[in-house]
Amino acid sequence: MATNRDSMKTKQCIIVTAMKLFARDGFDGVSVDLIAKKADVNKAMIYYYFKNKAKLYEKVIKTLLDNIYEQIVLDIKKAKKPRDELEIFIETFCNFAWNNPYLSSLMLAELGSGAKNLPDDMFVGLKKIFLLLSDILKRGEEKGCFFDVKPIIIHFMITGTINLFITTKDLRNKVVQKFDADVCNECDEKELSSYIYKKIIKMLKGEQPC
Amino acid sequence: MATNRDSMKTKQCIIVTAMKLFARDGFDGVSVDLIAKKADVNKAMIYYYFKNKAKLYEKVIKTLLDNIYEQIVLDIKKAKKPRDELEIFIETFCNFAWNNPYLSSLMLAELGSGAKNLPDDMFVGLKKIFLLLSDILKRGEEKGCFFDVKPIIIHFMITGTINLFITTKDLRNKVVQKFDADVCNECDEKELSSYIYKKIIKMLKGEQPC
DNA sequence: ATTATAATTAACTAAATAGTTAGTTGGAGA
DNA sequence: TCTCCAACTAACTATTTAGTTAATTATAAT
Repeated sequence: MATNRDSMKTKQCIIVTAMKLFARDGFDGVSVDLIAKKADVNKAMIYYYFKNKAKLYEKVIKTLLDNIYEQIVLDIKKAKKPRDELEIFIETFCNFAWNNPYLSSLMLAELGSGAKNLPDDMFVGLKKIFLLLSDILKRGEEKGCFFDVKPIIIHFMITGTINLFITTKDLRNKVVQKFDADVCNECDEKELSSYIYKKIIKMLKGEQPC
Repeated sequence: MATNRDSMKTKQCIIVTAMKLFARDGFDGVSVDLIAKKADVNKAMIYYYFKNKAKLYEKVIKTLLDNIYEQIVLDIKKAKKPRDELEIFIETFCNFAWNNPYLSSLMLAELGSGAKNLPDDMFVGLKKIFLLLSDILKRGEEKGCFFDVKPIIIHFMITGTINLFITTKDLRNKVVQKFDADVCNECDEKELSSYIYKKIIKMLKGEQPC
């Protein structure tokens, strides 16, 4: 029941509001006062539920990473061959990031700063997603259907490209208005993911099909 | 002559110090007091030379982007075919970013936040670098040696991957220590750029050689 | 109805912040 | 040697910041 005293609701509201603001302005660019104001919550509640600003930030990142990880794991079960797993990895990552654009900003901010805001044991979320892809690639290479794989570079090629494409939406609009460069402005998430998949497959093509 | 009163030296020192700090902690993560302290300069000098913090930040970004742009333009003259131009673009970008790691952090921070810290006419630097690559790709496609090119996506694949690889150096070290995942930890900039070049060429391969 | 406690609030602190100002200094040219 | 101005300084202001505290309210169980 949703009375005006609903701890789950309050907590969730803080997380969602903080996610939005952290994504837009970064950890240091947002004040706890602003988060409280936008979430329509007393500032002390943030300290009551999350202890401090850094812990709230961690919770925000962890929530996003856990969600996308679980979604990928769920979807990937449908696949049989490494090639299909790769397709689903790209599709699901792209789809999730497209519909949760805060993820891309936050991932780029974290990776760009060397994840210095994250405590030692928190990069587990990032690592788990990487290991998922790494495993697909490794099995594909063993089967001979992927060739000359450097997993971390392929990982950055896929996720970095998607993240950058999503975060630069407004920027690319500005470019296309002032100059008529082709910055793929009308591309939707389907087009983005299928293009990346097609290109990565071509790039990794080994001697065996799969 | 370098007396203790050398405006050029003071100015340059502020820029270099600010570059380092902004790259590490972002625009909002660094105080003007700290920049002044680390540069061993009176805080008022920063306002004297750069008017305010935002203008100093702009100057830092502009300096880096101008430098890398000029370096690429210079190196690319050696090339005759689009294929060689692409190789040099990747090599020079990678080499510059490797030796000026502040660039990667700052580029990711700016792109990740949609360049909101940059004034309207300042993303010209980013755009110029993109148009350089875009032009190479377009000419290659016209000649039939590149196939099915979406320039902005290829641009993010190349520069995004390089930037992420560079900024995650410490992070990848941490991963490799705790798990024995292959995160290309011993790779140097030559290996990185040649791998990316090789893969991008394979990915774009058209019917004609060039 | 009473109690216990989880949820909530307003008002506070101490430190840090961006930016200012009024005055000082060193040195190049007259 | 004097003058002038760019280069520099110390001390300041007003605001914002993360985080605290002590008191208050709603509600579920006894």
